[in-house]
Amino acid sequence: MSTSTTGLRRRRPGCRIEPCDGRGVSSAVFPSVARTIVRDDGDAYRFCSTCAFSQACLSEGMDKGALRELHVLVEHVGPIPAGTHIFRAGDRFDAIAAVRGGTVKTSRVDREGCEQVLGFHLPGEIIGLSAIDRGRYPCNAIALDPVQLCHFSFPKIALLARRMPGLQKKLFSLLSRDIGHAERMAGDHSADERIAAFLVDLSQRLAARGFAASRFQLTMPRTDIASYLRLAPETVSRVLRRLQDEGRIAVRRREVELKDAAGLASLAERMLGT
Amino acid sequence: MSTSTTGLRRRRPGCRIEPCDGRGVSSAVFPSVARTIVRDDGDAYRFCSTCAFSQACLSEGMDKGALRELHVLVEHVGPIPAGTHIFRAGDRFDAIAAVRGGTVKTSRVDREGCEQVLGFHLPGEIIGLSAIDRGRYPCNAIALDPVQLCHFSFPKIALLARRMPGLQKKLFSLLSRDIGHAERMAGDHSADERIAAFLVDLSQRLAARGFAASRFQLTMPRTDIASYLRLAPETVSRVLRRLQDEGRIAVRRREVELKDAAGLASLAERMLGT
DNA sequence: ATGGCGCCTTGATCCAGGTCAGTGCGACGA
DNA sequence: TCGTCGCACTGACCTGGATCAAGGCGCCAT
Repeated sequence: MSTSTTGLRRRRPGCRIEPCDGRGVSSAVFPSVARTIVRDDGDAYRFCSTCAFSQACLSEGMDKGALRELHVLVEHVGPIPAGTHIFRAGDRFDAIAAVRGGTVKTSRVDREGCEQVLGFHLPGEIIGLSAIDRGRYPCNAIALDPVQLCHFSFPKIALLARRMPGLQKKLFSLLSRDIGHAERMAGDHSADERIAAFLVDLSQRLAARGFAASRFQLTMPRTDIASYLRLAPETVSRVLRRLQDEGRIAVRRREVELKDAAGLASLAERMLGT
Repeated sequence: MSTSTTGLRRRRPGCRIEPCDGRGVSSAVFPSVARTIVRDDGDAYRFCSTCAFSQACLSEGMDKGALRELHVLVEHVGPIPAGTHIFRAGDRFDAIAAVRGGTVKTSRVDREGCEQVLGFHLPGEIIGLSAIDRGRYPCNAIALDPVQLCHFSFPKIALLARRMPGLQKKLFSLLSRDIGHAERMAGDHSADERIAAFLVDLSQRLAARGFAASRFQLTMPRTDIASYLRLAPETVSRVLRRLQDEGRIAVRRREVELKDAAGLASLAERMLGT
């Protein structure tokens, strides 16, 4: 065939979404695994232990005054109910935010209404950095469960970064890290590699924040995982099933247990790098 | 079937590469279109007109002294022959560089020797930003043709950025922009969309630097384009052929002419965004 | 308890693009 | 002028994962 009208069918028409109606609030808690990921040990006087910025500054031996200044410009927000937009594509960019509790999904919706999930952000991670360039958020950020945030005015934190080398370095690092993440997602990988990498990456990030690494709750529906990994939801189901049949994981609905972390890691290696 | 040994065949085994032998130097010049893209109007006393940094600083009304300081830390390098590694994955990160002339390809090579092209960098564009996070370059940078660079010591430019808000802002922006680029590459797009977007994007970037937008020379082989777009080289050939049959472009070897920029742009729109 | 509603899963089928196998063709050296 | 070498192109065929079409199965409201 190879007619001149080949291809160009809209990709993933199934991922069409309507304007968010705010539903989908989770209330049940799975026995033994908290449904909402919370790491909220900060308050008006102390940083959360996982805060990307406090680490940066403390490790650089910043003086107390500077640290206080950083802390002063933090604005605690939340809890934000599941399904709520934290920001929308096109909104004017004025602040970045650290997730303090819960999970935030960032996504882009193209003209045809097809949603592309860009990332899932756990406690301690930063959202909004990709908006710096254009001065507007290029994507939506949506709470997947009740979310708590620390807002940082970007002009203010950038100004403070001029006096705090550690903070400036941290900002550069965070931005640079996000480039690496997006480049890994852009790689050419099989469904198996993508799913294994997704599970291993989640597990490592949870572990880094002090959560259980081998048994956790997925806070997002299969459709979001599929969109994030550029797969069909059916493929996600099938691969998870196969990984389970192979004894590498146990999945039941949204609960996951990694049973062969080494095997998964070797599957994921091409994608995550060494 | 769906046996447990499904999938996981190495992807794109054809893209296996050997350690670069430095060959492939281009010498012939296509009539009417320069083969090597050069925009080298800077010297020891003036910035190149396309330099990302000089723009940032001038537009912010930086004082002459600060501008001179930035200029002082620039180190002009080159010409670097085609095929030469500018840096290698794993090298210690100490500097970023602005392309002054020629084209630089960045790529990752996985354990199996499969090369993944991450980007092509034209005059005025910056390479090395993704290395900030880990302190080592995560990818290779290779000259596709004779290349001239401006090196900037990263510690020094970061230090200077503390006193030059415009420079700091520019660095944040450049990093943020690269996130956006990588996210677009990671999207789920058809071969047609990818190729159209590649051509349109190249054309726009060339135009932004003062080169002809509708007729230009591809400085990279089809295999590199394919790897960059996550396609097989054969698919690149076929799609280019079809676009030509449809009257949207004219291609002959590495020379390209965009004949229906609007049509291409609409094909590319889902990928490049509005 | 029971019916409805989302999500998830499973099976059957399809197709865009990858893979394989040659065939041009321009550049360069002898 | 001819040979050779590497990239580019083309056709035939294959396959991973998408799509289509039903079911399950929690979870909630009545």
